Amino acid sequence: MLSKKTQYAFHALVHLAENMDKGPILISEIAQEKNISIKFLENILLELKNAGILGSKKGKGGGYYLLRPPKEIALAKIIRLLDGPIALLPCVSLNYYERCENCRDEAVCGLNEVMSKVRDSALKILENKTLKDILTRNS
Amino acid sequence: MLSKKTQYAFHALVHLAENMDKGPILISEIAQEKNISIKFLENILLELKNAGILGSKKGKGGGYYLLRPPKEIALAKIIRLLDGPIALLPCVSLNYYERCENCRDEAVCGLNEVMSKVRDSALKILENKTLKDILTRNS
DNA sequence: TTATTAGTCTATCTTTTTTATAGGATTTAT
DNA sequence: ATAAATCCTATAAAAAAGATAGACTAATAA
Repeated sequence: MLSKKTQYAFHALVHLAENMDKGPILISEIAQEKNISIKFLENILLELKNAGILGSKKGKGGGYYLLRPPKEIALAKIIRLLDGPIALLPCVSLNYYERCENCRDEAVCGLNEVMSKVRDSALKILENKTLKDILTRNS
Repeated sequence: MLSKKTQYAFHALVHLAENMDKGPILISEIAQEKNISIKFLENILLELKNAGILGSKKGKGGGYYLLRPPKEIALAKIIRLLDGPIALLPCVSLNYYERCENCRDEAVCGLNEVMSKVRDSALKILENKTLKDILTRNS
């Protein structure tokens, strides 16, 4: 399951996308709108900023905003950033690969094969669906 | 990612499947063979037994054994038993459904829609692939 | 230039989950 | 009887997730 962190990130990004025309949006506004602890959300938005997904402005009139159009922000990117691997096993992760301990030979490991397929089928969706696809109203 | 518990369960089940002809197999044998803490494995095998996947026999000559042929044990069943939901969000889980808190209307929720697709694509594989598919040698 | 506003950064705390261990109870074969 | 094995429950230890705190920096406006 996705962590709260990732779920909150999606909600926040949706709010930012739906209010792109209004300039920088306050953390506090998003927190209130989406029922998220403001301090927790602060950390999440910072991470998104440091990853180059959001921009920010300090001081009065400041806040957060999307750096790219929603249709260019793939869901997979957000999940990987905040939750880590999408794959079900470390040995089939593309971005967070780790060797299996209890596995003699990955090339012949049946689990490895099946889980690679699961990963691919998930990525096919998550790499192609974007923020735009999860908005309620169109923008 | 799948928990160690589930990963160990797969390894143990594979060992049991590959040694079906040898009668009940000792926990200690599996633990040694697969490098799993024996006490931890004990709990896992017990859960598998209580779920009707394994049978057991106590006392001398005892141990664990599969109750059904490997091809009848779907990977999804093992994952759900030991790890819980396969879905990425509670609101799209078939077996562990929970309503989203921060969600106004599931029917129009874009995330819900995408994550349902991810779930379906994963289940299509995990419900159909079985223990037989992850064995190294044929049996 | 000062006060205010709002994000930045890092540390810490709390809670939950995961992983692992302990040890007595029970069953079975010999 | 006794030895061998699983059964069962409790608990401990470690890691991860979730949440909070507070001092710091930058931007704006008066």
